[in-house]
Amino acid sequence: MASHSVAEQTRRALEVHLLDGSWPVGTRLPAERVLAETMGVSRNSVREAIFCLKDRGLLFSKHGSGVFVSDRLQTAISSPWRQLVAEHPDLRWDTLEFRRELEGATAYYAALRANASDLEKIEGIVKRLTAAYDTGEKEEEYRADADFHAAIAEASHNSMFLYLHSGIVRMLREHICLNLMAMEDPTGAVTGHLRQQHLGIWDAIRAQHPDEARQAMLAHIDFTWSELARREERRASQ
Amino acid sequence: MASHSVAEQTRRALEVHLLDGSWPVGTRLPAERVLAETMGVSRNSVREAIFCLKDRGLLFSKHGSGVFVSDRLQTAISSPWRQLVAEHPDLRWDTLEFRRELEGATAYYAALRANASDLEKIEGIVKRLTAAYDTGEKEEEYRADADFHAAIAEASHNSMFLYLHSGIVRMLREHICLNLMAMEDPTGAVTGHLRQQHLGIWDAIRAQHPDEARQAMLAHIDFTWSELARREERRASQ
DNA sequence: AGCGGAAATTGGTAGTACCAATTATTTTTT
DNA sequence: AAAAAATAATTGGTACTACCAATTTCCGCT
Repeated sequence: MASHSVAEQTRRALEVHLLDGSWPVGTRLPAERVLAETMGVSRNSVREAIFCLKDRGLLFSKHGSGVFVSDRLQTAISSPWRQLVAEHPDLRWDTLEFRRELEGATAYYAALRANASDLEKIEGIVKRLTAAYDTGEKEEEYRADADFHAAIAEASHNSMFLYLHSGIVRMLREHICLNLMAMEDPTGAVTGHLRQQHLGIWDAIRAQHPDEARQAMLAHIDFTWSELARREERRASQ
Repeated sequence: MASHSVAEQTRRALEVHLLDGSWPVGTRLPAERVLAETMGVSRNSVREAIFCLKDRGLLFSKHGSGVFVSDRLQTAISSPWRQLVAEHPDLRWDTLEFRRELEGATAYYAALRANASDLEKIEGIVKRLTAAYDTGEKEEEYRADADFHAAIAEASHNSMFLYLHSGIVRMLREHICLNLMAMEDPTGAVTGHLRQQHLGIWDAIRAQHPDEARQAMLAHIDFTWSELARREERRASQ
C-alpha cells in the first residue's frame, strides 16, 4: 500500500540524493532516460518529479545539456546572512564562532555514524593530505584540507549540518583569505602541527570516539584561528 | 520568443485561473485531456504543471474523479528547506539534532558574555515562567518558555546563533506540536522537572559558568525530546 | 595542433495505448 | 416502482514511442 503516486515517490527519491550529499551542488543528474530505467519508472514520471523540483528552485535544466543541482538550498540559508556579513565586518567573528560549533558537531557525529564507505573516503583524503605535506604542494594541501572537512560533514549523516557546513565554508571563502595559512610557514612548524591535528581527528573518527573527535576538531579550529589572527596582525602592523 | 517552457506557461495559465477567481476553492478542473486540447498543448505538459501545483498544495487529485482546487491557502510560500523538512521525517531529526547543538552553544556563550541588561531580562522571564508553573497557566508557560530560549540566544551575543535560532524555532513550530508537552502532565512531574532544568540553566548563566550552562541546556533539550517522543509513541499506538 | 562538421547525447514536446478508480447509466431483481 | 446489481463511460495514473532542438562529443581533415 504505497498510497503515493509513482511520480511522487520519484520526487522523494531525487530529494534524498539532494539531501544526503550524493548529488552535491552543481552535479549533473543522470539523463532522464537513464533515471527512468534505473528507478524502474517511465520517463514521464521522472520529468514530473524534476519539473516540480525545478519549480522549487532546487534543480535547473539546460536544454541539450542536462539537469543540474542548484545552490538554492544553501543560498536560502546563507543568503540574507551573506549580505549582512559583507556589510558588517563584525559579523565575521560570529560566523567563525558558529563554524567552530558546527565543525565540532560534524566531527562528533561522524565518529558516531560514519560507515565503511565514509571512512574509506576520508582515509583517501588523509593520504592525499599527508602526501601534500611531504611534497610541500601548497595548492593540493589546501584542496585536500577542504575536502577533509567536507567529507567529515558528509559522514555526520545530518543533512542540516552538511548544508550549513558547505554554505558557511563558501561564505568564508568569499570574505576571508582561507589559504593565507598555507602560504607563510618558513620553518614548517605550522604544517607539522596541522598534520598532527588532522591525523588526531581522523584517528578519533576511525576509532568511533565522538567526544574525542569533537575535542580534536575544536582544538584544530582554535589553532587555525590563532594562526590566522597572528598573520593578520603581523600584516596589519607592516 | 517564449523563453519559458510549455509546461511552465501551462502552469502559469492554471495559476491565473486560481488567482482571478474563475476557479474557486473546491472547483473541479476540466479533465486533463480537455485542458490539453483547449490550451493547445500535450497532456504531458498539462500533467507536469498540475503535478507542480499539487506539490505546492494548491490542487489535489482524486483518481478517477478529477483534479480539484484545494482550500489550503497559498501560504505555501515556504522555503525549499522547509518544504523538504515537511516531507522527510528523517530531516526533522536532523533539525532537532542541529537545534540541540545550537542551543548548547547559545547557553555557553550567554554564560560567557551576558551583560547586566541580558541577565535582568532573563531573570524577568524566569519569574514569569515560575509563576506560570505555580498557577498552572499552560499558555503563559509555553510563551515564557519560548521567550526564555530566545533571550538566551540573544544573550549569546552572536548574531548568527540568534538568526539561526529564530529560524529553526519557527520551522519546528510549524512541523511539530511544540506545546504538546504542556498539555499532558497529569501528575505534574514533568512540569517539576522542567522548572528545575530551567532554573539550572539560569543559575549557570548567572554564575557565568559556560560549560555548566551548556550541559544543563543539553540535558534540558534531551529531556524535552524524550518526553515528546514518548507522547508521540503513545499517540501512535492508540 | 587546430579546426570543422558529422554523430551521439540530452532535454522538450506530442501522441497513443492501456490500467485503475470513480461516476453515470442501464439492466435486473425484488 | 424502488432498490440493487451489472455495465458503460469518464477521468486520473503510468508507460512507451517518436520526433524536435540544443548541446556536447568525437572523428577526420587541413
